[in-house]
Amino acid sequence: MENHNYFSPSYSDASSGQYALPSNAAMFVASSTSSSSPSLSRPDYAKTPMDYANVLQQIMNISTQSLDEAQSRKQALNSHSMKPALYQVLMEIKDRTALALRNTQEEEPPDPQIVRLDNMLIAEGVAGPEKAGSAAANAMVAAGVSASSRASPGSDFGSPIEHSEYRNKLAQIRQIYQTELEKYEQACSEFTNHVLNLLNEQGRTRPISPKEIERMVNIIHKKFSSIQMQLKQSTCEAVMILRSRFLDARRKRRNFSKTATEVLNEYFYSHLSNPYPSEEAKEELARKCGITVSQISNWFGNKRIRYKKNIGKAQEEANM
DNA sequence: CTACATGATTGAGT
DNA sequence: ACTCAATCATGTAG
Repeated sequence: MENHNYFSPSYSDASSGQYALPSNAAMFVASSTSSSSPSLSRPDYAKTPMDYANVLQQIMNISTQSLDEAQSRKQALNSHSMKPALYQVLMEIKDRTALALRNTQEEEPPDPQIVRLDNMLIAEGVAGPEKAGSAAANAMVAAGVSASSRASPGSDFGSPIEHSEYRNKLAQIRQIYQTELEKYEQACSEFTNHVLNLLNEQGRTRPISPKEIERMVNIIHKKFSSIQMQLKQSTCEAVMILRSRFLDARRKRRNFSKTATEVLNEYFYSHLSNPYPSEEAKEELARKCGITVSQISNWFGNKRIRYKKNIGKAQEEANM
C-alpha cells in the first residue's frame, strides 16, 4: 500500500517534485490512489515548463542513482497491484490497433510452392516414410513412365546394378536432406525459444500480449520455412540430376540381346518390301524379344532409315 | 582412344 | 498417331 509513495522522496530532490513522475508512473499512482490522495489524482504534473525541467533533471539523475536503489524501485513497480490491469488495457489497445492491421494479410496457409516440392520429395522417396528400397524402385518405374516409353523392368540385363547404385545415391540424398531438415528445425525451435524468453523478459517492462507473441512466432516460422524451401528446392534438383543420370534410358542404353536382334532382323528382312509391322505384329515381336512395343517401333524406325542409308552408300560405291 | 554401332529422343511432316 | 531424319549418348570392337 505504500508502494506509491516511494516515488516521491527520491524524485523530489529538487524543490516541488512529488508530481514530477514519468507519465506512466503518474497514471499508475493516479488510478490506484484517486481517492486517498486527491493531489496526486490531478494530472497536472506537466502543467508548467518547470515540471518538464524537473522530469528532465530526474532523468539525468538516473545515472547517478545506485543500482540497488534502481532495482528496488523496479521491483516495487513490478509488484504494484495495478500493474496487471494496466498492462491488460495496454495490450488490448495494441491488439486493436497495430496488430489488427497486420493480421489481415496473414493466414495464407500452405505456400503452393512448398507443397509442390513436398509432394515431389515424397514421390521420390526422399521425404516421408522410408520404404526400404521399394520407394526407389517405385521412383524408377515412375520415372521410366514419365520420361517416355521405357523397357519392361524384368528383361533388362544389367539393371540390378543401376538399381542399387541409384538406391545408394538416393539414400545419400535422403540422409543429407533429413539431417539438414533436423538442423533447421532445431535452429528454428532454438531461436523461437530464445525470442520467447526475450519477450517474456520484456513482458515485465512493457505490455506484450499473447497474440503479439504468437505473431512473432509465426514470423519466425515463416522465415525459417523459406530457408527450408531452399533446402527442398536444392534437394529436388539433386534428385532430378540423379534421375537423369541413372534413369534416362538414353544415357544408360543397353543393347538388346543377341536373340532379340536376330528375331527383329529376321522379321525385317523377311518383310523387306514392307517393313512396317502392324500393332499386333509389334506386340508379338515385343513378347518374343522381351522388350516393349515402343522399343520395337524405335528399332524398326532406326532400322529402316539405316538400311536405306546403307543401300544408298553401297550403290554409290558400286557406281564407282 | 577412335570409329563405328545402336537404342532413344526430338521435331517436322503427313 | 505414325514415320522420317537428324541427333544424342552410350556400347563396343579394333
